[in-house]
Amino acid sequence: MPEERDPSMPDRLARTAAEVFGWRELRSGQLTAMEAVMAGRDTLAVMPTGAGKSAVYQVAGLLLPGPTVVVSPLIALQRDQIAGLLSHSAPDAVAVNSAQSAGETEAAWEAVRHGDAEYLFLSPEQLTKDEVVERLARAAPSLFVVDEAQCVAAWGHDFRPDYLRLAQAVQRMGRPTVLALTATAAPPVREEIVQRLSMEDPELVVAGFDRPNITLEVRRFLEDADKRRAVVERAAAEPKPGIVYTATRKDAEEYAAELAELGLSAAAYHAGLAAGERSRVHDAFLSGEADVVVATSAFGMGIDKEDVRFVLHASVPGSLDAYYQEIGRAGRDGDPAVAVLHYRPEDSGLQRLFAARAPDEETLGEVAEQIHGRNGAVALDDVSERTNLSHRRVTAAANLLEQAGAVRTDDDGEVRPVPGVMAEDAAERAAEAAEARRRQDRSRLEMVLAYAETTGCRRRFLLGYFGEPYEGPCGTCDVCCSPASTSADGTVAEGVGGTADTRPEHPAAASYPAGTQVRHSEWGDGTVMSEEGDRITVLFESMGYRTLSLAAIAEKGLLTARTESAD
DNA sequence: CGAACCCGAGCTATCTCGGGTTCGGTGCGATAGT
Repeated sequence: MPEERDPSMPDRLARTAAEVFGWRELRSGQLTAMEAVMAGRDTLAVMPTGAGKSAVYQVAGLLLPGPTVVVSPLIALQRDQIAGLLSHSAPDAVAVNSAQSAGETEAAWEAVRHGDAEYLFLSPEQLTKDEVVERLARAAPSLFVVDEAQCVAAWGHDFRPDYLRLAQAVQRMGRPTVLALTATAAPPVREEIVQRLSMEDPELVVAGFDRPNITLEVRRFLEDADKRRAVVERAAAEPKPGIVYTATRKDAEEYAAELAELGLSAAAYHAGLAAGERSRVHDAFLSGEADVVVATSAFGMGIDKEDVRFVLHASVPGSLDAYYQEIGRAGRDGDPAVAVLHYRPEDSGLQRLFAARAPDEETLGEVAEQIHGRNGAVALDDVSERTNLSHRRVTAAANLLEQAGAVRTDDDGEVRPVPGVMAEDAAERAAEAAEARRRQDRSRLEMVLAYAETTGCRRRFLLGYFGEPYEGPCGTCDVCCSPASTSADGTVAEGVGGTADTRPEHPAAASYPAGTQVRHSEWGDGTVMSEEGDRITVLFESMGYRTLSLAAIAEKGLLTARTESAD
């Protein structure tokens, strides 16, 4: 339903921001998102950390009538947010999670019920409990916020499948306005967030992605030993503080030990450490006591530190989404910082393995049988009990079955078979959906390798991946700065200069600028993400990212341009 | 997918190689035992 925008709204928002939170100015992205939310419009805001994403729901939530529900992935993050709110004269903020006592939780619900608490923080897992959803429905929230919304796409499929069931919970609590917030999301991730949260005609607010003060560099290695030495030397040489990301816990420990041996204040961080040790390292990094933290992907969310001078990757990450998120922790103060990816093709094997994780057909079959073998609806926890499969595996399987159109969730949160679909067909279709997901994950990994091997400006490549056209050269990546790209001495083996100078004439190239909607004879519809030399990279809806040679396209007539449909 | 580890074979080993096996990342919440 179309809504009228209140012309006095910007003033009201600005006044509240100033009076309650002490913010003298709102940025345009913040204001746009707030206004949309105030007008009852679902909103996806993609804004870099530090741009004040939280302010969007803090201010708007205050002016809207009911309480504001915030889904946050980490209990530690919930605590940080609550502490931040308490430091202002804003109304109370409370949390519901497993880390607090039953008494505290009960007090939190009471505060919500009496209107004493404006903000309620919880994890997506909480929303699988009927009691929680029912209490929320009674509280009639006006705004449902998904913070760190990239988790929906990154974690929802296997690791934390309850992230894919938020839409049902929203529906059951009376369908408040949905606001999704993230710092990093490429166009397909945005699309998935919107779809998975069942956001209706969402307002999309995207702030600029470029972080020009971060120098981009990739170093390529054949031997593992050479790569390890380079990582250690670099971490030792760069100004501190910094973060080194590794692919495994063992590597994190080993690198940290090596750096400590060199006399640096270095510590390892990963999910295998005791909670006390984790928070000790976390605090030491924030306080400046630790120079270098060597970590797995566990380290990052909630690290609010301005002066990080380098982020090194000792191995390739699984996607550029993850990579940009991780290097984005450098240089938030605007001063120069570096991001160096240490790349060895073999290292991608581990990420390829992670990308293959999905419920197997046996699990899918078992869960499908349980759901389809019942006349009515069944709760997922019952399925879990009957099959002896974990909550997580059952939920992941149910999500795939639902995605395949074989199962649906009804108003009380239970799942039931879609009439006319046999259990066997359901499992098969779900397995196909899982396979499509696998292809997509692998294609995302391919994009990381393409970034590592690009002969063009790295910033242009990265920003292109996030749907932001950038002409370049940036002058602050290793490609733009390498001697080969600036001096034509004739000895360039594979440099940019060579590619640019000898690029054959491809009249077709002009017809595929980034953003062009195309159709492939075999792979269906897609969007051109970037063009580089004699190749273009296309994001296909069914296949993920694919790089095509312009020569082959022209020769075989593989692609046709299509005009974007009405919506 | 690739690295690390174990184990047995091998012109007898305090060594070397190949084959087989195992392991690898993110957090919530509930539970068992103090």
